[in-house]
Amino acid sequence: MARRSDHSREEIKEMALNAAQEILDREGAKKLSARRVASEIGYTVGTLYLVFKNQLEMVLHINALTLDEMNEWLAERSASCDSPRDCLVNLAEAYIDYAIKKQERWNLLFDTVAEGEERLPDWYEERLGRLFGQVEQVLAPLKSGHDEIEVQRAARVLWASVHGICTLKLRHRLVLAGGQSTEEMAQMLIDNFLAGFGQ
Amino acid sequence: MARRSDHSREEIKEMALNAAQEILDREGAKKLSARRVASEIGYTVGTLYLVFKNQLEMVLHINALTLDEMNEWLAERSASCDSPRDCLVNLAEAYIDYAIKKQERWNLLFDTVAEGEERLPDWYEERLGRLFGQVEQVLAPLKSGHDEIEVQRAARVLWASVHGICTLKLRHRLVLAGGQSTEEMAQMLIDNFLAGFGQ
DNA sequence: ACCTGAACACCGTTCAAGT
DNA sequence: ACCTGAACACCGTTCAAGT
Repeated sequence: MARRSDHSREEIKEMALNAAQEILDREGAKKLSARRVASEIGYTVGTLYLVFKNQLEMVLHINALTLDEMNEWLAERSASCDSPRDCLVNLAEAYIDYAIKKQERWNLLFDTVAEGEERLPDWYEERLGRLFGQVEQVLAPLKSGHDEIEVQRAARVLWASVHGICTLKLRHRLVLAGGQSTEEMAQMLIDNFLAGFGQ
Repeated sequence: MARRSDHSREEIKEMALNAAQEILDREGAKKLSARRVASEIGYTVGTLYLVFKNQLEMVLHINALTLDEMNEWLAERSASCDSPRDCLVNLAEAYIDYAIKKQERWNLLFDTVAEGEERLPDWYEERLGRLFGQVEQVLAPLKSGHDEIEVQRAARVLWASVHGICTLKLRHRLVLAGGQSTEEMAQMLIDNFLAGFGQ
C-alpha cells in the first residue's frame, strides 16, 4: 500500500492516467471507474479526488492523451501523398483505422459530453484545432487567394463528415448499404466534396 | 403499490417505456436507471427484468420510439420543397432541429453500442432503413437510369456526413470554425456533395 | 403464476479522523 | 500535510421466498 509522500501529486496524476488507459484498452469504458483506477495504482478512491476534481475531469485528461496519439498517428500515416485528393483519402483512412484499432479510446473521446453545455477546456480545444489543422493544410492549396476562413470551414465540414461515416459504421447504424466499406464511403464523400470545393 | 395481475406484461412494458422517456427528457440519460423506472411505475426492479432481458434491451426499445418520432418529424418538416437541393437542406435542418430539441433522446440513440459488435435487432434496422429511405427518395431523380445501389450508397454517405456535423457541433468539437452554424455547415456539405453526384 | 425484496457486487463523491 | 476509509446515496442483475 502506497504511503503519503511516496509520490507527488503530478506523479499520482500520471500513474492514474496510465492505469486508466490500460483499463480502457483491456476491459472497456464500462470498467473504467475511479475506484478501479485508484486500486490499480495502490491508492484509495479519496486520493483520486485530490488530483482530479471529479470523474469527468479525469476523462477529459484521458481524452487529451487520445487526441495527442491520434494527431501523431494521422501525421505519420498521411505524410506521403501526391494530390490533395490522395492526402485526404489517406487522412480519412488513417482516421478510420485509428477508430477501429482504439475503439474504446475513440468512443470515450467523442461520447463525453461536458456538463451543461460548458465549453471544453482550452488544452482540449487546442488539440481539436490541431486535428482540423491537418485537413486545412491539404485543402489550402485548392482555394485561390488566401481565404483562410473558407478553408477552415471546409476542413471542419469535411472532417465532421468523415467522422460521421466512421462513427455510424462502427456502431452498426449503416445497414443495407450495398456492402460498402467505410473507406469506400469516405472516398465517395471526398470525391464529391472536392468536385464542389475550390472551383 | 401495484399488485400482481394489475397489468399485463405488455402494459408494464408500455408503462416502463413511457416513464423512461419522461425521465430521459426531464432529467437526462444519467438519471435513467432500471430502479428509477420501476419505482416510477409502481413496481419493483425485479419486475422490469420479467419484461426486458436487461437494461440494454430497454434502451433499444426507447431508441426505436425515438427513431419513429424522428422519422415522422423529418417527413412532416421536409414535405414541401422545390429542388432536390432544397429537399436535402430541409431534411438536414429538420434533423439538426430534432437533435437540439430532443438532445437526450438523440444522444441515447447514437451512443448506445450493442454488446460485442452484435448486429442490432431487425426492428431497429428497419427503422434506420426508413430514415435513409427519405434521403434516397430525394437523391433518386438525380441519378439517371435506375442505379438503386448507387443512390442507397450516396444517401448513406451524405446522411452520415450530416450526422457527423450535427453530433460534433452539439458536443462542442467544432471550435474555431469562423462562427459557422450547423445549418450553414450542412448546406456547404450538400452543395459540394451534389456538385459531384449525378453528373 | 406473478411479483417482491433482499442479496451481491459494484458505482461517484465527500470528509472526519488518523499517522 | 497527506491520505485513508467509512459513510451516503446510488447502480444492474438475480433468485429464493411469499401471496
